[in-house]
Amino acid sequence: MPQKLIPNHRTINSKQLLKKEEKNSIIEICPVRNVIARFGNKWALLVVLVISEHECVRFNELCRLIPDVSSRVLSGTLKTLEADALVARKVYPTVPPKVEYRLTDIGRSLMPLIAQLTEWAQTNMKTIVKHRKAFDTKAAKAN
Amino acid sequence: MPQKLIPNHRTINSKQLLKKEEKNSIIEICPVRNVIARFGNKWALLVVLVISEHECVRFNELCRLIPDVSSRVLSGTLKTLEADALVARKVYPTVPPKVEYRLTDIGRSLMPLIAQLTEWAQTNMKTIVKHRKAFDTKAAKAN
DNA sequence: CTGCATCCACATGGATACTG
DNA sequence: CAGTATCCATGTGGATGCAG
Repeated sequence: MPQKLIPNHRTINSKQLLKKEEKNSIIEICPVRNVIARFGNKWALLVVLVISEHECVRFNELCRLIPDVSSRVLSGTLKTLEADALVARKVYPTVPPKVEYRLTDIGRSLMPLIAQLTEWAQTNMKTIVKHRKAFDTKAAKAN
Repeated sequence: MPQKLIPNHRTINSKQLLKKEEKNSIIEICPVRNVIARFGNKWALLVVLVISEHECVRFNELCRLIPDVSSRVLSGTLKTLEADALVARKVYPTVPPKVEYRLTDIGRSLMPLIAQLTEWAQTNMKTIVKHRKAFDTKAAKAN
């Protein structure tokens, strides 16, 4: 059971106790949210997966492998991934420059979890989408 | 191995082939991204977890249990969660109104995955945060 | 080739006030 | 009690152009 997701929110009884500066303190400390937030961004998960399939990828390869990402965003995604030690960046000081990205150990350790999420998503996706559609039309009718 | 994350991007060679209307088509189809995107939002995961701990929660309870979420955002989060069939909403037509939220089966089936993510996050968080800090200061020095 | 700078559009979240 | 309405601040992502 995940007890530490909200490390100490149980000890706080009322939001009145929270001062402005303390806002977000609870959620910022939470490790899981912190990690999940990384994959909430549009491309991070996809980038990790694509890299994992190639063992070692160059920047432009990623650009091509992920059709509709701009280089600016891809660059940013890679930087946060690198900052988080999930991918390693290796620069060859040649002309023209060559940069390789590969997963770190910690990045690779994430793969089984992604695989499970994938599996869960695939088995439940149809139900979810169907339900979502029904829900939307019902809401539209109510309006 | 998660093969379906990018269902058919391998069959597309160049982004030049993509017309405007086809943009995002690849990623929208992707079930995992679709699911993960739900937890990318700031509160969804937390809400699911809190509900899972209580078997049945009322709106204002959630407001109190999650200290710094506004009712507007909480309401929206619950609505998408309900649309996705992850939580069920039960209204008692009393005065004043009473509404209960609980996890659906499909919502509960997600819990083990969240638990694993939690575990992974907790074991790797320290490393990640440390690396992130080092990375940031190094970047700051370069500037 | 790799990526940053700039500018812009839009979605998300937050604060406050109000209703059935 | 359980939300909705309104307005606003911010951040994230996209397009384009340029630089080392």
